[in-house]
Parts: sequence; structure tokens; C-alpha cells
Amino acid sequence: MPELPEAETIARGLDAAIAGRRIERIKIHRDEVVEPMSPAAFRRGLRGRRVLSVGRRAKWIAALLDDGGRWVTQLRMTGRFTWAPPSPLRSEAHLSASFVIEDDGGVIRFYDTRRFGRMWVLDEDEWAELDARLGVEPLSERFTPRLLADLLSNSRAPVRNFLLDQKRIAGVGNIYAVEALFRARIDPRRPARCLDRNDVRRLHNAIRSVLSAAVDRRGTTFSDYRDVLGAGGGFQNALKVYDSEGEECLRCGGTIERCVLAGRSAYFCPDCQR
DNA sequence: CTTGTACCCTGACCGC
DNA sequence: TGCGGTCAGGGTACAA
Repeated sequence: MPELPEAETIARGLDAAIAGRRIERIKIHRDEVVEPMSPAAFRRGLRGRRVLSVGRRAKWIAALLDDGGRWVTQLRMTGRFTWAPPSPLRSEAHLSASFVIEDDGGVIRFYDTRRFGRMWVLDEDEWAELDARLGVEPLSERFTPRLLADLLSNSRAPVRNFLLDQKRIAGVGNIYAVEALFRARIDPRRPARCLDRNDVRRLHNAIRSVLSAAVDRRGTTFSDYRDVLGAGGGFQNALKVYDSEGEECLRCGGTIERCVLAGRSAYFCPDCQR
């Protein structure tokens, strides 16, 4: 489900909700959500800790704790946080974990229909290790056309697959990869290392503009994604090709096609993406 | 090293 | 209305 813009929106919502507050009680409703940690170890690492701030790294949510540790969450496909004032729980369906915040701070809940999501408490070294495994943040200053060109030149994979590789560029998922390639007028099947200087310049621009526009619109609600208050995003109205097989290309009037790369759908206009 | 595939799960949707 | 097949914003282990 969530890519960089959705994770960013969720992180901001959690930060507004719990920054400066203490986590008083934790309930793990499904043990697998903290695997390979044990629920006891997870609760030990988090209970009584104050959350200094909540941020994002790639598609991960990371809350900095007052002992230097990090409460990190990988939302995967359907992971979702909610923040609510103290209130009776309406339904336990798909509830994986819940967190009672100090005093009247309310309750944070983590729901995950497909149960792929994971959350852990990491110490500083473990966090540094995770951070080092992930590639460059595409909205950071470090992500230059030059760096993109270097990364592309080392990959023979189709450029859509290249964009999904979190070791290289971290935070782009299938929707935004496909949308950026449409805006850059690049065929998603082309080998990454075959892009020329102009292709690289357009792709760099497209990645950044698509992601920042999606952050501004608070993400894309395709089916499950919601922010911590339950509101959907707005970027689904700005999508040009994702999930649009057979529809008319808004740029050239051609017909959008779907192809499968590394087991996942890519959408593109064969007439104006080369 | 790089790349692709299978798999983890549930639910929605489509054709019969 | 039911049933089987296919597909879904991700990441990881493992094979080639």
C-alpha cells in the first residue's frame, strides 16, 4: 500500500499525535507483527518511553525514543495506523497492535489486513544498520541527476524494476515508479543503463515532482490507505497511467497498456513512452 | 555481485 | 449465490 508520500503523511500525523508523550501500555494482538522479536521484548523496549518525534525513512515509519532507540514500522501492503481519543474499540478485525498514550493522549492502533506489516524496537546500532541498507532519499539534496545517472549505469534491469529497488533509491513504489516514467516519457521496460543524458534529466525531474506533488496531496488512496485520522489522500485524481489499462493516454490519445515486470504490473503508453 | 521468482496473507472482483 | 482464478501501494529468502 504505502509508498513514500503515504508514509510521510502517516508519520506527520503520528508526530502531531504523540510527539512528547509517553507510551504507557502496549498490547500485541497478533504476535507475528513484531517477529522476529517476542511480544515481551517489544513491549519491554517501548513501555514507559517518551516519543521525541516521529519521522520517515523510505517507506518506514520511525519514532525516535527518549533512550535513543527507534520504534520502526514497515507498513507493507495494508498496514495502517489510527489515532483516536480514548474510546471503546469498535472492532478488533485486523487489529495487530495498540498503544495507549499517557493520560488523555488517546490510543494509537495498528491495523493490517494482509498481515505483512512489521514493527520493532531498535537500538542505535540496529537503526544505523537499517538506514545503511536503504538507498538515497529521492526528495533529499543528495539525490542529484548525477547520482541518478551513476545508479542507472550500474543496472541492466528494466528501469521500472530499478526504481523499485530500495537499495538504490528508497521510497519509490510501483504507483510512483510507473507515474514518474510516464511523466518522463520513458518506456518502463527499457534497461536502466540505456537511458541517455536527457532521459536521466527528465526522470530525475519526474521522480521528484511526482513524489512532492503526492506528499502535498497527502498520498494516493487506491483502496486501503488512510491517514491516522481516517482520511484518504488526494493524489489518485492526478494519476495518469497507473491501473489504467485500455484507457486513453491523456497526453497523446494512444491506448494505455499493461505489462508484467518481475511479477508486478507496469502501465505505460506505447506511443509516447520510448 | 545482480536479477528474477516464490512466498507471506486477506479480500475484491470477474467470468462461469 | 457460489466457486475458482487473478490481482493488489512490499520486502525477503533463495536460486540462477
